[in-house]
Amino acid sequence: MNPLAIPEIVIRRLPLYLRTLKLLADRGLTVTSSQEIGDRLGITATQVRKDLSYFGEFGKQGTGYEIKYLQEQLRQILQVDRTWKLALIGVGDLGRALLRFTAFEESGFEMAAVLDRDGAKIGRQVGRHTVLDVATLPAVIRERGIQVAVIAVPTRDAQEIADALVKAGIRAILSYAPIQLSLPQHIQVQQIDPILSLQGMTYYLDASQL
Amino acid sequence: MNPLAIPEIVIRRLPLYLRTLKLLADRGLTVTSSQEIGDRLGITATQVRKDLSYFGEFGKQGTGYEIKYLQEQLRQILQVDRTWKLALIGVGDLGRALLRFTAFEESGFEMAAVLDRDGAKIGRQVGRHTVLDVATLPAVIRERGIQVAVIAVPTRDAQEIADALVKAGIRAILSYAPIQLSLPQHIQVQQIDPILSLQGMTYYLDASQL
DNA sequence: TAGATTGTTAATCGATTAACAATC
DNA sequence: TAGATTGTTAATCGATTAACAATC
Repeated sequence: MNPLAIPEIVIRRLPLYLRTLKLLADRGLTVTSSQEIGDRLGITATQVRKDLSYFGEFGKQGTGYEIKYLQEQLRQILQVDRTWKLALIGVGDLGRALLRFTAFEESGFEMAAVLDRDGAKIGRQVGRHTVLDVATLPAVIRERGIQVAVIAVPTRDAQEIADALVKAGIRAILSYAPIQLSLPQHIQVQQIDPILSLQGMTYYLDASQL
Repeated sequence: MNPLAIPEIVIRRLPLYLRTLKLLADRGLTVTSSQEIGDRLGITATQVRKDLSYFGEFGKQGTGYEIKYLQEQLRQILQVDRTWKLALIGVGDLGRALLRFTAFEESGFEMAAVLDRDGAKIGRQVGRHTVLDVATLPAVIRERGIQVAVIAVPTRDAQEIADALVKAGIRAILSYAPIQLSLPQHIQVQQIDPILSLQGMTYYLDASQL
């Protein structure tokens, strides 16, 4: 099957399956079912099976799925069965918090460069990283083989940094700036904006219960 | 129209419209069109108009939308035309980064309490906040009229904190813990997990270009 | 008036799910 | 064998979009 034919919404659920499988594995389970995965994610068992069926047959009738095997398969599909190198742009509070966030390394995302534009920060040590000058971005990305960038700069600088990243050959950007970045179609962009999340919840809150 | 009948996917787009309108307003524009909004978000103009039509008629034929007016209307619909009080649980690096993140206050989300369970942190001043004991959660939430909680504690404590929040009457939770929280149906939950975002992007990256 | 753009309908498209044969 | 659960088909459901009358 042509991979381009797989709906994006299916791709977005695969990481959720992986996360659920990790939880089950951490609890010592070795086998699970589409029912159990679905229950934990609030979706139907049929949907879990249908999603997986785009990529192959991973289960056994009557038994379910061997957790370790399904994890391996999903990691291969998502291409997270290898290490990806990240560059972090911006070493403010958020940047520092991200540097201490161990989940990146645990999931195969290696922080391979840390950059800032502030002269007072450049050259400083932050954890095991030396802060590099953002002006050297293209060389750093090339020399260190970086594939994914994490933007943690002030909002006003985010678009400029994003443009520079694309120019330097980056094709996937995770941005913490609360603005809509305008970038070429072929660039993968994910934005993390807690305001959007909050605004999506308040709609459903009962104002009378304030 | 029964508000319950409005698709959730529509509700999730309204904050994006608000964010786009803010961008346009910041650039000094006073009027826009469904075309312009859609272009900036990568969706069709028809979808923008259809989404808005669930709630009323906000534009003028031939002219488009008065930006300020549409912002007001969307804020009312999303119930962000008022101030919501947040409690932040967890004052690690991430918590501190969130405390300096001005976008919350700018969008009407007031950080009204900051709590931690670490005795070394309780009583300390962080910015303009005194760190409170998480054991006093129910009283703090009641006394300060807090409606939404932000979880920024270590992963292993997240579920326990979430349970305590629900018990204390919180009905909306924004969690930065990279796990699936298991909570009652009626609780609004949004999770921010950069690993999910990254794993969704690597699928689309061309491995040959590493 | 001519041009532009809205709001809405109906058609289309795509995602979800019910049902079930296959089989462990 | 009986029970459980997969993988898949076809039906259903719901979201998107093309088209266009209305009108500024």
